[in-house]
Amino acid sequence: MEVGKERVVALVDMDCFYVQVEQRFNPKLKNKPCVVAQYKTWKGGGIIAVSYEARAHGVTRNMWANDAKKLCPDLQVARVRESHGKADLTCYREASVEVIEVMSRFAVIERASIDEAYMDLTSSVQKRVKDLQVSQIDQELLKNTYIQGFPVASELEDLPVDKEEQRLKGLQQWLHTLPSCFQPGCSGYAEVCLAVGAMIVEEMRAAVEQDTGFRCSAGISHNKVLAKLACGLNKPNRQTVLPLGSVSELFMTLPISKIRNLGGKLGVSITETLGVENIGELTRFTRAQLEESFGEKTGSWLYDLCRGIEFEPVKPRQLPKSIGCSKNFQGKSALATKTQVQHWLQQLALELEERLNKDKEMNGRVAKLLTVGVRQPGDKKPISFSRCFALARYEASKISSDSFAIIKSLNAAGSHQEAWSPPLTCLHLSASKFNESSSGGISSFFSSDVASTQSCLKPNEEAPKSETTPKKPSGIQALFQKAAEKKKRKADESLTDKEPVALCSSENLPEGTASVLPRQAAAVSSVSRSSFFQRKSLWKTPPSFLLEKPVEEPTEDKSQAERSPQGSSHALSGAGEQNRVEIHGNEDFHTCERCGQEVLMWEIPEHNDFHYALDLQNSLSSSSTSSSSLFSAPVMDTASSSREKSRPRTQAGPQAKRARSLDNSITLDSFFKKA
DNA sequence: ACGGATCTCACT
DNA sequence: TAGTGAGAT
Repeated sequence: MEVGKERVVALVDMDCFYVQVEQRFNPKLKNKPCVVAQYKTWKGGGIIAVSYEARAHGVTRNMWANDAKKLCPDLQVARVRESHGKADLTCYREASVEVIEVMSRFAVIERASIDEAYMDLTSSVQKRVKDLQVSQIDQELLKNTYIQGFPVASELEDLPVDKEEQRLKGLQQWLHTLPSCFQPGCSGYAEVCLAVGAMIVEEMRAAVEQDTGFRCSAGISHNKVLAKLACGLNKPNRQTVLPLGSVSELFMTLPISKIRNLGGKLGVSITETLGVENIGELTRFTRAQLEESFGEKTGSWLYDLCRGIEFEPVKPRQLPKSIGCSKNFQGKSALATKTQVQHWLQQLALELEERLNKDKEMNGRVAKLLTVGVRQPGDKKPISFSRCFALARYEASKISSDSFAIIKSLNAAGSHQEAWSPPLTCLHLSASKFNESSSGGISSFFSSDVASTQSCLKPNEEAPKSETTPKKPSGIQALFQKAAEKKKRKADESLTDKEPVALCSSENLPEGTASVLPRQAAAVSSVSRSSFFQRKSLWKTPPSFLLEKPVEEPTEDKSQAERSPQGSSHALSGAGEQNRVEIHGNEDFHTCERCGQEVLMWEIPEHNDFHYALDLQNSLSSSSTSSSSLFSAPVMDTASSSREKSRPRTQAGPQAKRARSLDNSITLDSFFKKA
């Protein structure tokens, strides 16, 4: 079996997403040169998204709206909403959720950013290929699909000038190269899989547009890097298949910086160190040479990558792992008094509180850590200083006062002065380290009466097999909201916590203070646990992928399969079917095609219910680590055991870690009262 | 005085 | 761990 062709991976990227959101909101903006800008007073505001019509005039991101107007006098400028005195991206996040919900009907997805998602289509494709006729791979089902590298240049005939004509010719040419029998392992099987993957993506993109009104582009290939690259080749509103066979020609002239993760310093250093410009030129070097220059992991990653091979798994995760907000204060507006600092911390905290509460309702989780960052003038880095503390409650005034306490020591003016110096040019608050919460989200969804209304739950309804996307009854929305409202009412019982728990060591605290008390965070979470168990009765099988285990194959040789720049895992990972390795030596397990987890046979129905509910509620995964999981059923064990194999296990379990860190905590409260 | 506001992940 | 740095959008 050829290497590097085991998976079918797609990347879907919304076209100028913020612009589309504004255009849907205000249809007069459709089909016009249009940008989204934030703020207005300084040069008309900074542009953060540009429609394709505007791009034709040379308008780009990071341009001032006033400057863009000079290039394109007809330019329509939509403004980012402002609340709490800062840009508020809420509506784009919400639109993103809509999109992700639709995409999740087709595959397990990894949210890569607000407007991008990866998906591993391997198992869906294999299933479809099983009883597939040649005739079922039809150009009519690939109407928006380009095949990179096709049509092949010919001396005899001229290429069509019309782009669509050329696309079609390339597609036809490629389809003719496909074999007529689809046996795994047969020559051309990998390409058949790509074709079927592209068909699925066509359907998915059509569904996204139908259900949300948003258009997107996509790349379909065998790994994330190639899928991402392919996606950019025919934008907007089109998709591109990148077969491995087309890689060498493409890479021959592709600048290194075009590859994901090589757009920065590493890319430059490759060019400088090896004197190469294009990614394909790296094939001239041995693995050992590359490892010598860039380290074992990165070197090895590059060696494979320049041949079109890469193994980073698509991680089943729809939710952000952190929720944060920040604001810059440039130049004269830099914060130079204590009052100003407190005021803006409060504004940021207010936004954060709102977003965290919403997150708790929707996703049934609570953040446990709050990080505060600041920047001072002259600093190159965007955040010149950051400290964190335990987040016990979602309460803006407390978040802001704790935040103030923890950055107080940066004020050279001293704590008695009203002045703050050096002034702050940026404030940043970010919440992370999520745990499942006992109320809200999934659990209360299921404890509510609507949940047991089985009539509208069709657990076994799978991703649409073909043609039109099955429109869910609109009642689902209502169902959703009803559940959400219930949650709201219940919400408060969850976090009745007590003291704040600082996670920083005492020397990090401002002006020698603070008593060190071991805190009850552990107790808090165990409370949540038991109450959760009391109400959650519907499932025996826990949603294992709440644990965020990457879809990885428990390979033998995992030790050398490590990581390289930006989380590119070199693990020989397979998705879907390849996960079906017997790691329990027990035939009672089945691999769920939605989440890749091992599920006990007799618990499959519940597991499917679970997926259905998750899709409904868009609360797929929570970012909690396995340590904090509420669940302890077999699937859970499977998850952790297979993960164990993929990592050199050394330290004590995360459980122990967390406990330890919380033990060393301090209360900011006591400190604050004095100060 | 402007690439703003958010993200994720690796390293130590 | 917590904190920093890099990379991306």
